[in-house]
Amino acid sequence: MASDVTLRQLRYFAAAAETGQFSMAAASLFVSQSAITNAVLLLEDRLGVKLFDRKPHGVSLTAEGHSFYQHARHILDSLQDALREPRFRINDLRGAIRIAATYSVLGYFLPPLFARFRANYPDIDFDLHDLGRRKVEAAVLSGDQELGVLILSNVEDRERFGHHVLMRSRRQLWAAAGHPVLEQSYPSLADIARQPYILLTVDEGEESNRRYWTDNGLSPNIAFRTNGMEALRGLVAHGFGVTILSDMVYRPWSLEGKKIEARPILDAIPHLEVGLIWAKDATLAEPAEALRQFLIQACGN
Amino acid sequence: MASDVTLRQLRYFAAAAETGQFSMAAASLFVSQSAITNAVLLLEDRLGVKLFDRKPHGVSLTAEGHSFYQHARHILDSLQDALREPRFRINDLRGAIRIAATYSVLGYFLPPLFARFRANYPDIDFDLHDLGRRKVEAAVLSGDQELGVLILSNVEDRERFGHHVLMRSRRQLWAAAGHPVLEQSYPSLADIARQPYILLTVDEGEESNRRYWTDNGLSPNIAFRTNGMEALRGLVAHGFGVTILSDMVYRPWSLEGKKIEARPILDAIPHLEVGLIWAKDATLAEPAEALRQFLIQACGN
DNA sequence: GCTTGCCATCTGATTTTCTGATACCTCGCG
DNA sequence: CGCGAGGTATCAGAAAATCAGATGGCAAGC
Repeated sequence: MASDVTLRQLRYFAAAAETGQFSMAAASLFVSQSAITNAVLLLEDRLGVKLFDRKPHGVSLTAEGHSFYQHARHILDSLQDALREPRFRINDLRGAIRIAATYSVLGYFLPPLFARFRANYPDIDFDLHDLGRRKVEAAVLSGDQELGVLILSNVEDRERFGHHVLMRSRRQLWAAAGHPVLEQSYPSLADIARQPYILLTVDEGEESNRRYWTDNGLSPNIAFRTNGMEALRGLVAHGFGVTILSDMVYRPWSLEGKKIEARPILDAIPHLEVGLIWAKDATLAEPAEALRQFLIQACGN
Repeated sequence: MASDVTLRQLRYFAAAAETGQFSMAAASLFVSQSAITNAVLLLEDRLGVKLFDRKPHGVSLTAEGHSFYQHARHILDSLQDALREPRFRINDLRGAIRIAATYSVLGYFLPPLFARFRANYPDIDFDLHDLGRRKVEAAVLSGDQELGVLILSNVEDRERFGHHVLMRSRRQLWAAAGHPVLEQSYPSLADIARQPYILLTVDEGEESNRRYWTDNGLSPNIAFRTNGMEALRGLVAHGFGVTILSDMVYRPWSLEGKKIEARPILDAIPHLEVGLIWAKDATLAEPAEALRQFLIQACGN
C-alpha cells in the first residue's frame, strides 16, 4: 500500500530535479542509482503523478514535478532552518544591513532566503539596493554597501573582493512546449542558432550570452531583445523564439495553457554562478556578518 | 553518528507535543509507546536539545521544544499541502469569500490556514469580518456571511447551523516560570483559586470561564480583567497572576527572559472547540465551498 | 505500602531501504 | 547498421532502521 512519504524521498527527488539525472544525483549523495530510482518511483506512486519525463540522457521535470519540487525544496529548507535554530538561542540581534543585488538575483534568488533569514532574525532590517553589476561592485569596494549579491561569473576579477559562490545554476534551452527544436532530445547550439532567439538584456545577458556562443564559433539568430523577464516568458511560451537561461529563473508557467520546456544543451555551456561579495579587508557589522554566514550555510547543501 | 531526521520522527514528536503524553500519542497513531519514545529520543539526540520535560503524568514542551514544534508543524503542514496539490489542477477559481471570525480565532488560528489556502487559490479574495460570537451567528443565519469561524463550544445550539469542529485545544494553567503554583506537578482548580487570577474577557472568556469553575463548585480569585491578549501575557509572565487558557493561544514568549509555563490541570476542564459554521440549507458559492473543504481537510489530521 | 500510570530500555521480529548486477532503452558514431 | 556509451528500471540478497512487547524505574494518589 501507499505508505508515507519520507524525507529521504524528498531529498533524493530534489537532488534528481537539480542535477537532471538520477545517476548524477546518486553520485552527489553517495548512494546507488537504484536508490534514487526507487525513491522517485515510490513518490510518483504515492502522488499518482509522473514527476519526471525520462529522456535518453537523463530526466526532466514535468509540470507537476516542477510544482512538487517547489514544495519539496520548501520542506527541506524548513527542516534545515528547524535544525539550525535550537542551538543559537540569541537571535535578538538588531540593526540594519546595507546590501545590494542585481536584477535577476533580487527577483529570483534572494526573496526566499531573506524570508528565512527574517524568521531567525526578526529585528534586523534590510536596506536593500537594486543596482547593476558594476555599481554593486563599486558600492561594495567603497563601503557604501556591506554586501553584494550578483552573478559572480560576470565579475572580472573576483579576487578584489571577499567572495563566496552561493549557487551554481545550469543554463538550458527554453522553448515552447511542442516546439520543433525539442524533437531532438539533446539540441546543440548549432540547432539553436537556426531558431529565432530571444535575448534577455538584464544582468549583462548580452555579454554572458556572447561568451558561450563565440566559444563555440557560432552566433544566435537574435529576433528580439528585451529587458523584461515576463515579456520574455510570454514570447517564448507563444513560440516566437527560444532562449538560453539558467534554472534559477526557470518556471514552467502554464498561463492559459502555454508551457515553457527546458532542455539541457549538447555543447558545454558554463553554469551561472550566483555569489556573495564583501570588502576584502573590512570587518562586517554584526547583522551583515550574520547574514553572510546564514547565506553561506543555507546555500551549503 | 547522528543520522538524518525523519518525517516519521517529526510526526511522532508533533503528536506527543499535541497530546502531552507519549502513550496517548502512541495510541492516536496506532503504534507502540516505545516507538514514540525512540523517535523523540533520536530527535533530542540529533538536535542536542531536550524537547520535553518528563513529568510524572506526561510530558511538557521545553522552550526549545515549543520552538521546534512550530517548525515541525510547519513542515508537516507543508507536506500535506504538497501532497494535496498534484491531483487538483484547477486552482484558478476566482471570487471572494465572505467570512466572519471571532477575535482569538482570527488572531491565532486562521492566519496560517489562510496563507496555505491562498497558496492553492491565489485568485480568491477574503472579505473578512471581525465580529463577536453572536454577530457571527446572526450574520451566517441571515446570509450576510457565507462562513463563520468561532469557538464552537460557546455556541448554544449548533444544530441551527451546518457545522464542523476544526480543532480541539486543551485548556491549561498558565503561570510565570518559577511560580509557586507550579511546584505541584498537577495543580487543581482549588490550588488555582488561591492565586490571583487574570481573566481574559474577549471571546466570552468570562462565560466559558465561569462554566468550568462553577461546575467544580469553585470560583477564581479575579485580580484583573483584560481584553488584551498581549497585556495578559505580560501580566502572567511577570507573576501578577495566573490564568487558564487554551493551547491555541499559548506561546512561551520569553521576552526579556520572562517565560510563561503551561501545565495540565487536575480537574476535568472542557476543551475549547474551534469550529466552522455555515447556513444549513444554503448552497455555498464555489470559493466558499473550496475554503470549507480546505479547512476541514487541513484540520483533519 | 500498594496500585496506577507514566517514560526508558532491551530484544527479537519485521519492514524498509540499500547495493550491485542485470536488463533494456536511445543516441551517436564508425 | 551494428555497437558502445550512458541513461533508467528491475531484481534479489544484504544491511539497516523501526517496531512491538516485556520489563524496569519512578512519582503520585489512595
